[in-house]
Amino acid sequence: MVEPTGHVDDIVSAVRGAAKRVTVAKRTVADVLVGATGHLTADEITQEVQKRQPEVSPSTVYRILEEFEALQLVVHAHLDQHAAVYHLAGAVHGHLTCEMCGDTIEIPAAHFDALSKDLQKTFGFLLDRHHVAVTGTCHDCQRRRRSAP
Amino acid sequence: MVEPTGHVDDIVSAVRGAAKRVTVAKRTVADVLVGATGHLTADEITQEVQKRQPEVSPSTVYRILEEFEALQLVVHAHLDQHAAVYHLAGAVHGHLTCEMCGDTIEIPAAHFDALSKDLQKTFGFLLDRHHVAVTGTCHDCQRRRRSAP
DNA sequence: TTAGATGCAAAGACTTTGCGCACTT
DNA sequence: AAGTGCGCAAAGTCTTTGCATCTAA
Repeated sequence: MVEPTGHVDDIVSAVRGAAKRVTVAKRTVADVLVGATGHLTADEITQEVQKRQPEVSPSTVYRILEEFEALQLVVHAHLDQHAAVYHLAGAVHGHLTCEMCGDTIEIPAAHFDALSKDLQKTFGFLLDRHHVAVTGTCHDCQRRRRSAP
Repeated sequence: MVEPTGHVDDIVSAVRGAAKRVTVAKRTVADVLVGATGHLTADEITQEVQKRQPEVSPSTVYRILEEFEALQLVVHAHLDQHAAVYHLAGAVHGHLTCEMCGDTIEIPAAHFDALSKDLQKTFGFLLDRHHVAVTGTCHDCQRRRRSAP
């Protein structure tokens, strides 16, 4: 099952448009991001990239992710874990991480509309809806906690 | 201007209640946290502690913060920066970090009530209101961006 | 051709851990 | 007296950087 390359082409165009060079490493990182269902840590991206292009080094992956972020192609968030996670901009928006099982679910930005409006009104703060990442307890773990205290 | 020690005593009690030992280092960390107006990084806490007790080492501060967290006396959050920040549990709740100037403002938990209810209803997710930390652009930087693009 | 991109290795920032001595209880 | 907690130093993670080489344009 091959991923559609349309999004990869978009990324390539954006890179070219920014007068940056299009390299194999960049193409591969783009491909991994497009193929990913959710968010990935830099390390996960590196491993996936190296399955296809073993010579690509972790530092290159970091540099590419940094470039993609500057071009607003990619967004990253600090979940409650140590490592940051990355995903394509516009793909998904909010992260809910469970403190008990560590699982993260992703939710549409719409859920932050009211909060966003409130923060703007009350504090003049413009919420970056790509970055919202909150922690708590997921449904399953709430049940688990009740049954086994 | 000396800080009231009531909260410090509370912390000391909790430590004792957990059959842990009350040490000078713990007392000093507690004092720093009580005296702090907002959140502090582990490094800031260490520096403040060392002003009063120069022999206390950073690793001890980390160990104490870990213990205080386990006792639910302290809460930490990962802002958009690298280092985690700590503050007393129950003191403050939400963090809004500006991506442009790096400043963080703290807001009452009440602002997350609606979001909290929505997440519970829609995803069965119980928001941990101590951990909410979002990023965006603060009021001043929004104005600055408009005037100097 | 030539400036930007890469690989490698080393450094950096933040945090954790191992060990023997000190201090709380 | 007994054993937790501490300081020190070293190790561990995740990320960034320096430099010589390679390569896309």
